[in-house]
Amino acid sequence: MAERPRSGGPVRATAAGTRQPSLTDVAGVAGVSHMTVSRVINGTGPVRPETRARVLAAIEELGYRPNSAARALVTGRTGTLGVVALESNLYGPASTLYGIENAAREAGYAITISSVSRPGRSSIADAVENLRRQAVEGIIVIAPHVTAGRALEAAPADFPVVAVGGGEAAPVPVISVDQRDGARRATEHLLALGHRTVWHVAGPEDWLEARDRELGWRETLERHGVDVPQVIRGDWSSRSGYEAGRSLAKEGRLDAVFAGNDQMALGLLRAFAEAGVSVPRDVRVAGFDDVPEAAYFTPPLTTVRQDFIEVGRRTFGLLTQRMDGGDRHARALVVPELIVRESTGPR
Amino acid sequence: MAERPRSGGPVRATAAGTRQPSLTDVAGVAGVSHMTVSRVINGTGPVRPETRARVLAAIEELGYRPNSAARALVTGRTGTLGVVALESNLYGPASTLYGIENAAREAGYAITISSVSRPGRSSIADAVENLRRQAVEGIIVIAPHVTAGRALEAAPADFPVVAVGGGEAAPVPVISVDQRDGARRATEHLLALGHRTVWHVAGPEDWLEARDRELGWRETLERHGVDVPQVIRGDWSSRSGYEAGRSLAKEGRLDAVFAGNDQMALGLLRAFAEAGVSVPRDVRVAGFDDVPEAAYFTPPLTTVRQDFIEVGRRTFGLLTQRMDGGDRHARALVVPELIVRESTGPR
DNA sequence: GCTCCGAATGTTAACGCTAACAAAAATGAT
DNA sequence: ATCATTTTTGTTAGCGTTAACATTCGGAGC
Repeated sequence: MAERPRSGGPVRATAAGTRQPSLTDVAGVAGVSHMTVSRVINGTGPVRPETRARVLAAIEELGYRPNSAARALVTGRTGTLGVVALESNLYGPASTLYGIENAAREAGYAITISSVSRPGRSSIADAVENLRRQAVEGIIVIAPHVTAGRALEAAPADFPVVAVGGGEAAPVPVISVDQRDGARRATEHLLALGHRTVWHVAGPEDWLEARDRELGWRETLERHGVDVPQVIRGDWSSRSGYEAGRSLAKEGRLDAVFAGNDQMALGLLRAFAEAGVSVPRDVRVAGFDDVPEAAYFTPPLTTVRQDFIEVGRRTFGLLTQRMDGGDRHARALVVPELIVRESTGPR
Repeated sequence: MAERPRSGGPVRATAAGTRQPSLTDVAGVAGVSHMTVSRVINGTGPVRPETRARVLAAIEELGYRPNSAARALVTGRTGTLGVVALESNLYGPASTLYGIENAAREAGYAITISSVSRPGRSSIADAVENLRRQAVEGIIVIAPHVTAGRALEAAPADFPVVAVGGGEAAPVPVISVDQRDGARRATEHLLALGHRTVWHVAGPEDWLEARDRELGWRETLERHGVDVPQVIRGDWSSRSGYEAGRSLAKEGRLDAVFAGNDQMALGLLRAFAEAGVSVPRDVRVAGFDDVPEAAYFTPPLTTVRQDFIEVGRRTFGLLTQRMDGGDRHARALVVPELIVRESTGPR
């Protein structure tokens, strides 16, 4: 075949106002048909090595970049997954997000996030709808919240959605850390130190994680036949832990305290320090999450570590399974680990 | 026009294997042309109210959802922005991400993130390329790192890229918090309390924020004509702050310490507590960031607060400006605020 | 030399949407 | 009523890609 003359020298790569080069442009420069270029790019079908080289040179010369919209239109695949995340800096959700992004990127998927400032049935449904409009191939809902779990009940059956920590009942695959088990470990650890009982500063009632941790704590106390004190309700913030600590100190109820997360544990430590109550001498404290700072609290905090990278990986795995037609009722449980530090140390 | 008979009752919305309904399907059900449906959806061109109602009903009935790929193909707009983020739980970058997502969503843009585990020239370039392949309309690089700043030098001139904290020299618009000013405020605050000098535990040398904070600290000391002690190098972690604190306590160099972030300040507090050094009596400590926990450290930490929501908003604003052909050399500076707490309180 | 076959390449037709223009219907002015 | 507008709707083409099928090319086998 006679090589066609190049149509007028190199085009300025992607200068403003110039349209991006297309397959056809590349084909023109390489002197082949656009299909051959497509084959070179996707590795579909056989191409003679010299032809391939010519095509690659043309791609390079023009700075060609495939048009993902056109590709998506014809293949029906966008290579994008959606994540509904709670807009918060809480250590857990943020870490989960990174874990997911990690796993997805390795598998060649892009991640689009749609964050939700206030968890709620409709806001989550909106976020899901929003993502579906962007033609994601599957959606992960980071749903630590009760309402999120409920929102998932309305999840479309014909579209792959999975949840992280989204409650037992949700009709979608769910990945969670075994919060109850973590709480059990912390509580048993405290009981084993000889305490009469263990107080609990719980997270907000409408968080599933808070419920499960409270449940694990309660069960453990009951199983050991000790008194179950009134739960103290916090909101995950250090402030709420601080207030809980103040009232505990004031009433002189000083056994052991299991806080629903590390931030609240920090507040407890602060309140006890102010009240002249020594940790671990007068009261022992444990938290949940193992934030990176926990080892440097005063005193260093005993806490329950969750492996969020693992959670992300499992989540992505379950989503791809579901996308391939897997079961809607799959479950994955990640087991947490107790990290013992000075806040529950010897007296 | 005679209304065409509906083509066989409601289609199962999006049952597996059934293709999604298209504009033409909706048009068939509503008895209009596909263009009329398009006009209803996009609000372009006039449509009689009754026609509109009929179309909306058909959309509802079929569960129609516009195909974003087809739309992007013809309009050349994807409605998506890319964010290159450092894969880390550091409070600042994570908060910035949420700030950006917020602003973008309000303006109707979706956000695709591409995270980078290790900042580096090539990894950032890869992430940018990765996002461009997904046809984002603009890219935000959260680039607190020196190498990130350098990677930006190679940013394409014909494509809108902006950076958050990306260094002065970058040939892209940059939004940053005035780190030098924040460091100056903290340092002056400490000097005003009568200290002979102020030590500084800096972040990693290859972080721009660490450099700027160090610079602000140094300048302030020099301006006040006091001795500039050897800077102590940390890595943002509480551990590194702890080690810095131990060596300071051991050498008995106890004036005031300005830590490059709150985590390191926490490590300092921990080390001082262990060494029996009282804060603020024996030494005063200030941090940077105002993480939510800072108010509950022992003692509560004086620190410099950055408004990340504002940073996100400004970043998005600068990106849209740039997308409309704005200047490559635009700059935006967000001013931080000193929060005084007990760690620099009266003795 | 001719046929046949696989390898390599080309041609055509969608994918679902919007832009641009064309036509029809409704409205108003005369 | 009649024509000029204006409003409303319809028709056609094309965005850049891949799927499906068609064609050409180079030998191998006879």
